[in-house]
Amino acid sequence: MEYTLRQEEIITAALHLLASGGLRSLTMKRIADAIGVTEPAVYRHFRSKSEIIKALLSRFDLAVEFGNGAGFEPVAEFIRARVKQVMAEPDLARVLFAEEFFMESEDYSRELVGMMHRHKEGVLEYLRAGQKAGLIRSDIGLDELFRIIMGPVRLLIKQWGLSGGGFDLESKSEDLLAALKILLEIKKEV
Amino acid sequence: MEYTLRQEEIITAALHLLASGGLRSLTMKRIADAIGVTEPAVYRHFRSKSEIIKALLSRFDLAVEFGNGAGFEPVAEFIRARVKQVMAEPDLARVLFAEEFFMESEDYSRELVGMMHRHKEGVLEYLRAGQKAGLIRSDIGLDELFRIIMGPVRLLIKQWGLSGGGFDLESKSEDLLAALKILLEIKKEV
Amino acid sequence: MEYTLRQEEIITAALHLLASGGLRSLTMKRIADAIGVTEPAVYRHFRSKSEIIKALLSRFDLAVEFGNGAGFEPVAEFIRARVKQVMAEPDLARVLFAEEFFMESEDYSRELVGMMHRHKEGVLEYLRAGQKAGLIRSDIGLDELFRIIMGPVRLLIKQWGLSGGGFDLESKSEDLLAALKILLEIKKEV
Amino acid sequence: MEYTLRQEEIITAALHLLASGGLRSLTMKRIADAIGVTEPAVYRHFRSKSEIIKALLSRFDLAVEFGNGAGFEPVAEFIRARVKQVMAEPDLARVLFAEEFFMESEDYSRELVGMMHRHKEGVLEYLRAGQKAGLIRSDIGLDELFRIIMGPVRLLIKQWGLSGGGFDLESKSEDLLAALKILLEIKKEV
DNA sequence: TATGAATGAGGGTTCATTCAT
DNA sequence: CATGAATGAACCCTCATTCAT
Repeated sequence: MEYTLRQEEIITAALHLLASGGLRSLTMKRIADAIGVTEPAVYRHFRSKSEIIKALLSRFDLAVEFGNGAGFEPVAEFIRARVKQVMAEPDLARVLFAEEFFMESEDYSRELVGMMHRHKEGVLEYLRAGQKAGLIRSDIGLDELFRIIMGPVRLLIKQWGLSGGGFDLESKSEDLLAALKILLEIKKEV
Repeated sequence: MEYTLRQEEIITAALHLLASGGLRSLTMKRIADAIGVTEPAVYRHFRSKSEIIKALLSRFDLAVEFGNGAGFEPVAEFIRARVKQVMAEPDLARVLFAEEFFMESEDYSRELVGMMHRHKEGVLEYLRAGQKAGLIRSDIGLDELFRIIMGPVRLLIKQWGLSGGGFDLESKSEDLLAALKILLEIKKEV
Repeated sequence: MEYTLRQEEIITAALHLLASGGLRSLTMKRIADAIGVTEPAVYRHFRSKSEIIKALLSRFDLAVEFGNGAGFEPVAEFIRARVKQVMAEPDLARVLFAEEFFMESEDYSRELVGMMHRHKEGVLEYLRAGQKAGLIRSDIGLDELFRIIMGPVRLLIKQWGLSGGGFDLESKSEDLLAALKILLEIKKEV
Repeated sequence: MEYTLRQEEIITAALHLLASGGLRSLTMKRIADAIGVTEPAVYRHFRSKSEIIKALLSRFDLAVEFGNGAGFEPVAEFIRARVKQVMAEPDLARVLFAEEFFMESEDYSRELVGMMHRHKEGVLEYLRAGQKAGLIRSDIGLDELFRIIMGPVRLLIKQWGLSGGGFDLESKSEDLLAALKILLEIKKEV
C-alpha cells in the first residue's frame, strides 16, 4: 500500500507516541497535535484510529526477500536488516516485539500474526536447508534452533529500546551473531 | 508485602483482565465486577489503580534464592522455577515479558527494572562462576551468554502465552534447556 | 418495567426535549442539563441513550385492557384513554404518532410496531364483534373502518400538539367521537 | 422556483436519504456521495443544508388548483392527486406527513404550515359548499368532516410508506374513498 | 465493609461549513 | 464546476476517583 505524505506523517507521529507512552498515549488528539492540525483533520487521511494502527503495523514488516539460501549466513542477513531498520527508526525498537500491545484487538492480531509467521517460515527454511546441507548442527531441533537465534535478537533489540539507545546496537548485534555462529555452525575441517 | 485475601482476589482479577484484554480492559469497574462488588469497594483495599498494578507486578517476582552455584545447572533451575510459576498461573505468560505494558508510567518501570536487574545479576553470577570453573564455554561473552539463554526462554513463554497454552510448555522448555546445555556446557573429557 | 425516580425524571426530560426540538435535540448533554447533573451521571441510570429512548417509548403504551366488548363504545373508551394520557403529558402529543422519528433504528421500530399492532388488534376486535352483533354498519370493510376511526384521532392529536395545545382537546375529541358515532353506528329502530 | 438539473438531483438524493434513514442520515457528505461529488461541490448548488431541505419541502406541495367545485367529488380528486404523486415518488410516502421531522426549525415549520393551511382551506371550501348545496351531510361539523376525510388518507399513506409499499395503494385508496362517499354524501332520493 | 450517585477529564467520531486551488 | 484540507462544535461514551450514607 502507498501512503500520502500526510499519511506517512501521521504514521510516524503515531509510532512515536506509541513508543514513548504506550497505547494509552496514542490518541487522535495527540496525533493531531503532533502534526499540527485538529482532530477532524486526521480523519481526512485515515478513516479511523484502527486504520492508523494497521498502517503503523505495516512498518513492522521487512522488505526482505526470503531466497533459496541455506545455513546461518542468510539468517544473519535477515537479522542485520532488522537491526538496520530499528536503528533507522528507533521508536520501532520499543514496540516491535510487543505483540501484547495489539493483543487487545483481534483485528491487529491477525495482521501481526500473519507477518510474524511469514518471517518465521523464511528463517526456518534457511535453517532446515542448512541442516540438510551440513552447514548447521543437527543435534538440535528446528524449533529450538529458531528460538535460540531469534530469542536473543528480540531480547537485544528490546533492551536497546528500553535503554533508550544506550548502547551501540550494531556492534552488539554483531557480537551476538558471532556468538551464535560459533555455537551453531559446523566448522569445515580441512 | 502481605496481602489480605480480598487484595489477593483483586490482584488475581486484575491479572486475568490484563492477560485477556490488555491494559485497556484493566479498569476499576471491571475489577469490581470480577470480584462482585462496586467500584468504591475496591478502593477500600487499594488506594488507587496504581497500587493494584504495583501489587500485580510483585507476582512477576520469583521467590528464588540466588545462591553460590556455578554453571548451567543453577540457571536451568531458575528457568524451571519460572516455567512452573507460569504454568501455575497461565495468565502470567501473557504479560510476564511485556514490559511495554508498564512502560507508560515511570512508577511501574522502576519497579520492573529493579526486578529484572536482580534476576539478571543472579543469572550472570552463575554464568561468570561457571566460566571461571570451566563448566561453561568461555569463547562467548557474558552478555551474549545471558541473551542466548534468557532470550529463547522469554520467547518460548511468550509463544505459549500467545498460543493460549497450545503446547506442552514443560516438555518444550526441557527441550530448550537440553539444547542450550549441549551448546554451552563444556563436556568433561574422560 | 419499573423505573426509579431518577429514571422517570430522565425519561420525562427526554420526552420534553424530543417534543420541543425533535430527535436532534435529544442529546445526553441536554438531558443531563435538564435534570441538573453532568453527562456521566445519566449513565448511572441508563446504560445508553438507546435505553432512554426505549424507556421513552414505553410511555406511548396504554394501560388499557382490551376486553370482550363490541361496537363503537369500547373503541371510544380506548380513544378517550389516549386523549386523557396526552392531556396529562402534552409533550406526548407532539411525538406520539411520529413513527418516523424512530424509523432510523430497527431497534426502536420493532418495539413501536409491536405496540401499535397490539392496539390495532384490540380495536379491530371490537369493530369485528360490533359488525357481527349489528351494532356497526357492515357496508364498510374493517380496514376502512379502522382507518376512518383512528386516522382522524391521530390527526386531531397531532394538530393539538403542533398548535401547542391551542384548543380544547377534550371537547374536540368528544365532537369527533360524536360524529363518528353518527356515521358508523346502526341506530336501533323502535 | 425553478431548479437546475443538478439541484433536482440533489433534492432527489436528499429525499431518498431522508426516507430511508431519517433526518440522521441526511448529511451533506451522504448527499455528496449519492450524486458522486465531494461536499464542497454541493455548496455550489445550494447555499446550505437548510436550502436543500426547503427545496425538498417544495416537493410536498401539490400543483393542484383548488377550483369552485363542491361536495365530495373534488375532494376525492385532490386525494387521488396526492396518491398518484406519492406512488410516483414512493420516498415521499415516508416523510410526507411527518411534520415532526421539520419541527426542529421554525424555518421549515413555517413553510410547511403554510402549505398545509393552503390545502386545508381548499378542501374545507369544497366541503362547505357541498353542505350548502345539500351534497354532503350537515349533521357533522366542518372541522370533524375535514378530519374524518384527511385523517384516514394520511394514515393510509403513512402505512403504505412504513410497510415499504407492501400493498396496492391505489386500490386501497379507492376503497377508502368509496367508504367515505357512502358515509358522507347525501344520496339523492328518486 | 460496602453502596449509590456524582464528577472532570478525556476518549473516538461526525457534522456543516469554509477556503485556497 | 469541483476538489483537498481543514475547522469548531457537538456527539455518545468511559475512566479513575470522591463523597455522603
